[in-house]
Amino acid sequence: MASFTSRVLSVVGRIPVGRVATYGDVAEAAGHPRAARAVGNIMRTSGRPDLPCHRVVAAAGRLGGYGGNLELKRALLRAEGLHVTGSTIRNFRLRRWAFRCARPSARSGQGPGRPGKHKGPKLR
DNA sequence: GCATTGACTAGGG
DNA sequence: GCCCTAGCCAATG
Repeated sequence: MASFTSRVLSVVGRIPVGRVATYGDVAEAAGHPRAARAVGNIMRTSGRPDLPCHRVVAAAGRLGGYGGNLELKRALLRAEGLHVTGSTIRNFRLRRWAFRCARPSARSGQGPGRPGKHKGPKLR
């Protein structure tokens, strides 16, 4: 069983080109839907340029952060075909990628155009 | 092992 | 629609 860190890095590395995932989604895929914050820490500490960490964005389609090269992240997202205005992704809803849908065991239903389903009740 | 940090999230104003 | 506050989690010092 890989550690939480290894899982997070693995999930991020599986994000296809032209798709983006939220920290919460990655955290959930790693087994801790509430560890979105920890995910960000792992990315920062790991600092893996080989991973598409720029495809990991905050909730509501916000860019979140990217070390000190936030503009670089924005440029990369734009190059992927995303419409980024300021610090918000316009077509984020259409480009959001669901890790669970990428699993071979997971059945279809991955509508990249309708993430209306809330998978995390996120009780506070 | 404890305290702090940080690329977060949801809710309210 | 954006900004601020409170809360949660794992990693790091």
